[in-house]
Amino acid sequence: MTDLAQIMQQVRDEARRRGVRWTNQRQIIVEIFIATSDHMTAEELHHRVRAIDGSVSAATVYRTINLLVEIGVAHKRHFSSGSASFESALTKKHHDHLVCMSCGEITEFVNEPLEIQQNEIAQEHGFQLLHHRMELYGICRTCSARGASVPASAWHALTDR
Amino acid sequence: MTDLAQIMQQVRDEARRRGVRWTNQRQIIVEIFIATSDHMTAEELHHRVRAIDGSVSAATVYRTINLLVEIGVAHKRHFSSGSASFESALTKKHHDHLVCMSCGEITEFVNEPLEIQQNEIAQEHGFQLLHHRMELYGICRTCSARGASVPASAWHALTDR
DNA sequence: ATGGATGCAAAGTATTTGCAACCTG
DNA sequence: CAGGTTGCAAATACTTTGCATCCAT
Repeated sequence: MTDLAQIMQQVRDEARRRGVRWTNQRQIIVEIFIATSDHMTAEELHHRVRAIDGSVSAATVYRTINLLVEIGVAHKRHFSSGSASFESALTKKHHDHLVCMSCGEITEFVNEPLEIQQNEIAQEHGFQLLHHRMELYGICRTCSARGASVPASAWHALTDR
Repeated sequence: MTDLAQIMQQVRDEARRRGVRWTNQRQIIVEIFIATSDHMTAEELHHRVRAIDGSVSAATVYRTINLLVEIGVAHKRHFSSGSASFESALTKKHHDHLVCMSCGEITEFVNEPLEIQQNEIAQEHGFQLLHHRMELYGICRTCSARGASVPASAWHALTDR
């Protein structure tokens, strides 16, 4: 969990190295994005950015977040909803996700045996593994206790994407 | 790998049980869908259906495929491209995917230790596991041999969704 | 000053939906 | 014949793009 200012510096440097200009909009967008540890959609990010500078357009947020993904600072994911989720790649290390189909909460986890097993599978198939995605869907402890079940609507939404 | 006619019967029965009517369009769509072992997008399915009955609309294909997902006959997935992929849930059993980031080929695999490990992870988190998604991204044997690398464009596309 | 960046609106995708006509049960 | 289903077009949801203007370097 590196210091935020340091990460910002790192991002700016990488951007400059690519001849990408550092605008005010980008400063705000990246700052908010980096500072937020949660997953967030482009629309949510735009919303937060607007609270600081109401003139920033959604297009710029999309362009910037895509830039961040490109330079490896952000990860893009599709969970259940229609829109993509982004999360900082620098402030946290690799992890996978547990998604509660009742309350929608996303829990992160790291499991070494799983990682090892994945490498083995890739090897078996002569595959050079570069990246993976693992998402477990179910009912979290709290919701189970509540006796909650999966909302019919959520089942398809979550089974999908 | 059950007999196709038998599966069709099964689907029709389940549909009838839900008071869903069995139209000509549905017969064609479901038949093609069930008979195809590959992953396919709604658009691809529509295309194949049109070859048999040119009057079937995309809307009907979407409505029908969604119905199939609802009654558990189809699985919906998002790999890399913008559109969702569907595959029959009846003609094949559970498996995960290896996606080649160079040629785009999708290889299916089943790995028991992986399944077991997943259950353990869910248990550790008090999670009632209902479903999961696991996708391994990398370079397949053939592409490796060719000395192929990941097209810059594919990296983001595939890392994403 | 110069070429990348921005905001806006328009264009794109992928998918869903309202509606009148139509067909299944 | 009643109510689910269809095709069509229009509507949505999310994201990207063209363009004139603006601004970081």
